Order: sequence, then structure tokens, then C-alpha cells
Amino acid sequence: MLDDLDRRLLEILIKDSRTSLKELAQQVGLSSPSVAERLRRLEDRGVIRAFTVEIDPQALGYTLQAIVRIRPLPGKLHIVQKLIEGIPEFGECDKVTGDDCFVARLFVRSIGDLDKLLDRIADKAETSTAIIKAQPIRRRPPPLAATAFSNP
Amino acid sequence: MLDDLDRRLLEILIKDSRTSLKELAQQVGLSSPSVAERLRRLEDRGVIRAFTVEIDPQALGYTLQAIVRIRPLPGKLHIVQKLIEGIPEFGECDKVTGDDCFVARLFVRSIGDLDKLLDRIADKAETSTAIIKAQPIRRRPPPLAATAFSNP
DNA sequence: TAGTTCTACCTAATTAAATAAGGTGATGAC
DNA sequence: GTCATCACCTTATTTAATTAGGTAGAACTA
Repeated sequence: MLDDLDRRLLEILIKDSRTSLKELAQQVGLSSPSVAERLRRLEDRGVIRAFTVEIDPQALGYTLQAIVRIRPLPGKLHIVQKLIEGIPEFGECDKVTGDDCFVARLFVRSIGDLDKLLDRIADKAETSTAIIKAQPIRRRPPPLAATAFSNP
Repeated sequence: MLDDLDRRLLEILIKDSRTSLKELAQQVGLSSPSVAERLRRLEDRGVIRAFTVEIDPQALGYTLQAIVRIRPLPGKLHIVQKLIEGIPEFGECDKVTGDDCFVARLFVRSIGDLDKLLDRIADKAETSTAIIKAQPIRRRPPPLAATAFSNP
């Protein structure tokens, strides 16, 4: 589905999505119209979901982050999900198996703000929280190649 | 630190970082050189950490994701951290307070692969895993404005 | 107060990039 | 063997980014 050239293009774009077609073309040994066509197809196929910018939460005043495990009380699952959707402080949120709950990231400016946010869902779910101070260790996209199993 | 125009520019760029300067300029009511200058400064200040692409893990064959809680055995914290850094299947990873451990995302192609990865750190840490099937509910950057507390 | 500096913006000209148009050669289907 | 199709190419055109130089207003200084 993805060939080696596609993977190389994606690798470069993950690092800097403003890399020009000319530069991309040189690096993979194609002409720029060919690269443009490949990128267009990667987008069409949904491989590239978006061109975006990564923003430093600290620059916006979010000096604290928290990973929250939210287990909705019986019958409240959809209500809780709606709540989460509506609160901008929630970053990525995953519904996980096993203990049937959500695991979400919260961006906050203080412990106080965190408490207030958790209060909002307190009567609809059980929560447990782990605080992350300052910057996460690592943020990365899925691997493109050369995984521990090397079966791309 | 960030004024309203900056926030509006960031909002547009989060949605599509290829938006042209001309288009950005029109939307916020500036000229394109002014917008270019603002973006340059946002990058210099570290507010914009990177221009990047968001890639669909499924398109790369990662049909499964897992959130893993990793609690290193006494004295093994740095070894575990090094291990995580070296395994490409690990996505974002946070060191969290409270129970003194890591919370990380793993991209895998099968439960078998997940087991093999966890085996690698089994003698150095305790782990507990929650599986995410298919797509996460939501992935989002920190809020730019209009938070639950509206104190930007 | 008058002069100076700084900042954030502008317009116009230049340079660079993306796109569109049209062509070639290899591969596979009928 | 002919005809499509595909992925690529080059060249020309269009569009975008950058550079250079200038202006108005705020704050700073003598």
C-alpha cells in the first residue's frame, strides 16, 4: 500500500511539513510534480490526516497536564462522553477496553482548575488522576518503518 | 504574551498548516508580510513547536493501540526510560507523579506484538495495559481560548 | 516639549514555489 | 500486436513567499 518513497516523504513531512516540493523531490529522487501527486494521493487515501502545527501548551499558560482515567457510572457513558467533548481542556481521549473507561489528557493552569474540571463529572463517573508536570517525556507519531518487528 | 491575532492565526494553522499567508492575512485583516513576521516570531518563541503532518496509524498497519502504565522496579527508572526511547512503537510517553511511573501509548499490529513488546521490559518494570481498538475518540491540541475558566 | 527610537504595520518589487499541460516509456489486458 | 493505464518526466504558467524600503504612532530621553 505504501511504498518506500511514500514512507520517506512522510518521514520528512513529520519533521517539517513546510518542506517544499522541490526539496522533497530532491531528497527522494523524483520531480516536484510527481511528489505533489504522491502527496495528493496520500491525503485522498487518508494516510495524511492533516497538515497541522504543534503548539507548546506552556506557551498558552498550561503549565500542568494530567492523565485522567474516567469510569462512567452505569448508564452514564454517553453523558460523560458528551461532557468531555464539550470541555476544551480535554486533549486526546481514548475509550479503552478492560475496565471500560476513558483515558484522557487534561491541559490546566493549576491544580485548582483541575479540581474544578473533575468536579464537573464527579456525579457521573469515578475518576483517578495522575499529574504530569511541565513537558511530557516524548510525543511521537506511529513508527513509519524499522519497528521492533520490522514487518511493514 | 499572545494577542488575539496570534491566537486566531494559530487556530487556523492547527486546522490546516498549509493555509497561505495571503489567506491568513485576509482572515485576520493584516498584510501577508505582517503575518509572516508574526509566524516567524511565534516559532522563535517556541509557541509553534513544529509544522507537521498527522498520520493515520491504521494506514500504516497499526490496527491496535494500547495505553500502558509502566512502573519501573526500584533503581530501574532510567533503564526503562532508555528502553522506551529506543522502541519505535512507543508513541507519546509521560512521566507521571503519584505512583511514580510512565504512561505511554503503544502502536501495534496485533496483541501478539503487544505482548512481545511488554516482555522486553517485564524484568525491569511492572506494567498494566488498557487496549484501544481502532481510533481514539478524540485527539486535540491544548485549547487556545474560551476554556472552562476563560482566563487566557 | 522636541527629538529620537522602536514597533508593528504597510506597499511594491523580486524571488521562489506550486500547479497545469502535455509527452514518454514500461506494464498488463484483451 | 494494439490499446490502456500508470507513474513519471519537462516546460510553461500561475500563485505564493520574501525582501526592501517606507510610515504612523507609542514610549523614551534630553
